[in-house]
Formats: sequence, structure tokens, C-alpha cells
Amino acid sequence: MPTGQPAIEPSRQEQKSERARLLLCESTVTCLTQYGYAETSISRVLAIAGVSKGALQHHYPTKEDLMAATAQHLLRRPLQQQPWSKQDRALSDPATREAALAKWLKNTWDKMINTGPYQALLEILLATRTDPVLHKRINRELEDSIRVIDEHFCQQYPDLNQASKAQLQALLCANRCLLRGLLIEAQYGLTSAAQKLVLKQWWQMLTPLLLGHFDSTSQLGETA
Amino acid sequence: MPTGQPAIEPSRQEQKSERARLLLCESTVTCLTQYGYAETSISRVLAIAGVSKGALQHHYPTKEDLMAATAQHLLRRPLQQQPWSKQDRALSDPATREAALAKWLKNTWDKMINTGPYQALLEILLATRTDPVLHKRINRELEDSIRVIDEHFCQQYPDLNQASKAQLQALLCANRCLLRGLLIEAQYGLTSAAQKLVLKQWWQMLTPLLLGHFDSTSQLGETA
DNA sequence: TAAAACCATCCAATCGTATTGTTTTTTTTC
DNA sequence: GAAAAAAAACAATACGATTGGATGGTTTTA
Repeated sequence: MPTGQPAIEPSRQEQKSERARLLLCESTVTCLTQYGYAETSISRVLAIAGVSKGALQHHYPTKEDLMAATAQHLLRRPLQQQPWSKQDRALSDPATREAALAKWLKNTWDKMINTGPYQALLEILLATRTDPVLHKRINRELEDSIRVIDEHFCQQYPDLNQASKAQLQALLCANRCLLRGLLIEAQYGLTSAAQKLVLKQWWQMLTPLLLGHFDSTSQLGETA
Repeated sequence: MPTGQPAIEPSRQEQKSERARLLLCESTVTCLTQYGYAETSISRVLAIAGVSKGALQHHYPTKEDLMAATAQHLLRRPLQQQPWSKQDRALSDPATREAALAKWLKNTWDKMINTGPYQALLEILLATRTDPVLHKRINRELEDSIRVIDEHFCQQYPDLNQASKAQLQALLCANRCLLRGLLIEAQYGLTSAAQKLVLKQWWQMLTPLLLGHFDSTSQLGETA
């Protein structure tokens, strides 16, 4: 039935609109990674997208609308990040677990943080510090995004008590922070070898603590 | 002898000039922390400093000059950071060492990273990613600043072989990165308690590795 | 025919910089 | 050592370019 449930298939106009919005957001991302937040202007985004000013203003009336939409676009991207293993629960073997975790850690850096889109997101994030209006528009989605990722990670653990979960979240937060900071550090005077060494060292510190919570009896590095 | 060696005491004009430059740089810092890089304009700095446009342009002809000088001003600040102990070498006792290190770690966060001036520096650093000209002007001083801090830290160790030093530098870099990332994370949805937990966890992971290099025999978490 | 998508142009405001003039300090010269 | 010339510090204003946003018209889709 073509029109059995109305609004189930997007109309041609809706498709067009969505494609246009996507193009604009992606152009904004390109602009942010290439020129930074301070130098990201409406006209520059327009030039990259190859559309007119009126088109942009039709979809996103103000620059703030465009930025909020772009942030949303960027935040929804990493949620596709795979968990430890494609198939659920093949992590009964400790060695498998460690390998899967190592892969996840590496993946987080290679495919999530150390990428153009994340640079763009970082530009927006830093800008929101001094832009309360934009901050308010993005904050909720941002917190949700983090929560989902953390939750997703924790679900790999069979049964997690409150204290263990708190520590895990702290470790995940630390991981985010370190990688984010490393992305910035990598801009100046950090050789590729030095960067690898830092990552190796960090993962070496992190891995046993993350794996430790699988056996509820042995909890390495317990806090308090 | 007042004029024994000429040009030893700064002339009145030089004093005036230096005071003006300092005022301008500090106003720029205020502007950066308050409004961010994108919203830091000449006129805003002028308003904060309370001087005329001509005055600024006399000391710093272009905005880039002002930013470079401000970055320099900010980079020279943290070098006053104290080492582990005020007096050299009172670290023979392991317990004293640990206490001194804990203090140093806490101090690095409280007095160096988690501050307005560092926020300002971070704004400039992120901006340099997409501003090659500014990047080039600042890069050397930036690298030097890091190197000095690292070197200063390593000097606390009596005799350090090459491998140990490499690991120490990786750990110090990781520390910088994590704290920098935490500063950004703290902007959104990170409770004060959660932040403390992350810091506590991180310091707990870091401390034994940093202290391990005092005894050249036992090297914890050795790499490769 | 109405609405959505898109385009071309215009607008006031602000950007960073250049220009010119005034005041203060330093240097030169008698 | 005081007057004159030079230079530095600072101020006021002007300038072209660009900013984000507004307006009115044209094409496409419903």
C-alpha cells in the first residue's frame, strides 16, 4: 500500500530538504576542520556547499541554528561506534576480552577522536564555553551522547555493582580526556613516535583496570 | 653608580612601554577567557584595557602581533611553577617523595591548568591549528616551554637512563593531555565529584610509575 | 494555487588596519 | 643647562572589506 500509513515514506520535498541540510552541515564540518571556528563564516560555508545564501537561511535562519545542527550531526555520528565485539557476548575468554578491548581502544583513537569531524566538534565545544546560548542548545545532546557511549561500554560487563561502575565511568572519562588532549598536543612538536609511546603507555595503564571489573572478586586499583 | 653601565636601568619611556604592553596582553587574556578566541576583537581588548586604538597599534601593529605576544606572555608564566620541593634534594625518603609528587600533581591542576590564563592559552592553541602564520610564530616558544617543564621535572631524578627518561616524558605528556582534556570536559555535565574521582583515579595510576624510576632497579610498567 | 526550496541583492554593524594629529619623553645643539 | 629638534607614546577618525541577517523575486514541488 503506497499511502497506507501516511508520512512513512518521505516526500520528494522532504528528501530534498534533508539532503540540503546534510550538505550544509557537512560543509560546516569541512569549514570548521579547515579554517577553525573563528574563521568559519556563513559565506565560507556557502562557498563550500555551493549554494546560495537564501538556501542556507531557509534551512537554518541563523548561524547559531547552523552550528547547533552541525553539532547534533557530529554527535550522532560516533554513536555508530561498535562495541567490543560485533556479536554480543563472545567475551567469556579473558584473552579474547583483552584483544577485543585493545581493538576498541585503538579504534576509539583512530576512528573516533583522531579524525576531522572530531576536530570540528572540538572547535564547537570550545566555542560553547563562552557562548552560553549555543552551550544551552547543545549541552543536553552532548551529555546524552557521552552517557550512551559509557552505558554502551558498561553493558559489556555481566553484572556491575555501583562502585565498579563509578570507577569504570571515571576511567572512560579519563580516556576521553587524554585522547582529546593528545589531539591538541599533536599539533605542535609531538613526533609520531612520541605519540605512539604515549598511547601505548596509557593503554597499558588502562587495560588491566578496565578488565579487572570482569571478575567481581578482584578489583584492581580500587578507590576509597 | 647610577649610570656606571649604560642601559642597565630602563628609561622612563621603556618602563612606560613595557607597562603598556603588559596591560594589553593581560587585557587580551581577559578577553580570551571571557569571550573566546572567535569573539576576541581589537575593539574589545581596547575596551578592557581602556586605551585608544592608536596605542595598541603602536605596540602591536597587527592582531597577529598581539596574539603572538599574548601567547608568549602566557607561556612564560607557568615556567615559574615550582618543582617538587622548594629546597633542592630533600627527596631521599620515599614517603617524602610521594608526598612531594602528590603536591606537585595537585598543583599542576589547581594552579596551572585549571585557571583562566590556561583557558586563554588553550584558545590560542586551538586557533593556531588552522592559522599557519600564527602557528609558526608561536610554535618554537611553545615547544621550548614544554621541554623546559619536562626537563625541570626530570632533574629531580638522580640518574636517569635513556629509556626511563623516555617513559617519564611520555607520562608527563599524558598528564598534560589528560588535564587539558579534563578542562574541556568540565564545561559540560561533569559534576565536581566526578571530576575529583577522575583526578584521583589518574593520580593513583600515575604516581607509582613516576616514583618507580627513582630506584633504577625496579621499573614498573616498563615499555618494550 | 499554495507552499516550500532556492537565488540575488541589499543592509547596518563590525572587523582589522591606515592615516593624521597631539602629547610626552628623549636627544641634540648652542 | 636651557632651547630646539627628533622620536616615541598615545589619540581620533577614516577606510575598505567582511560579517550575519533581511528583503523580494524565481523556480520547484505539493
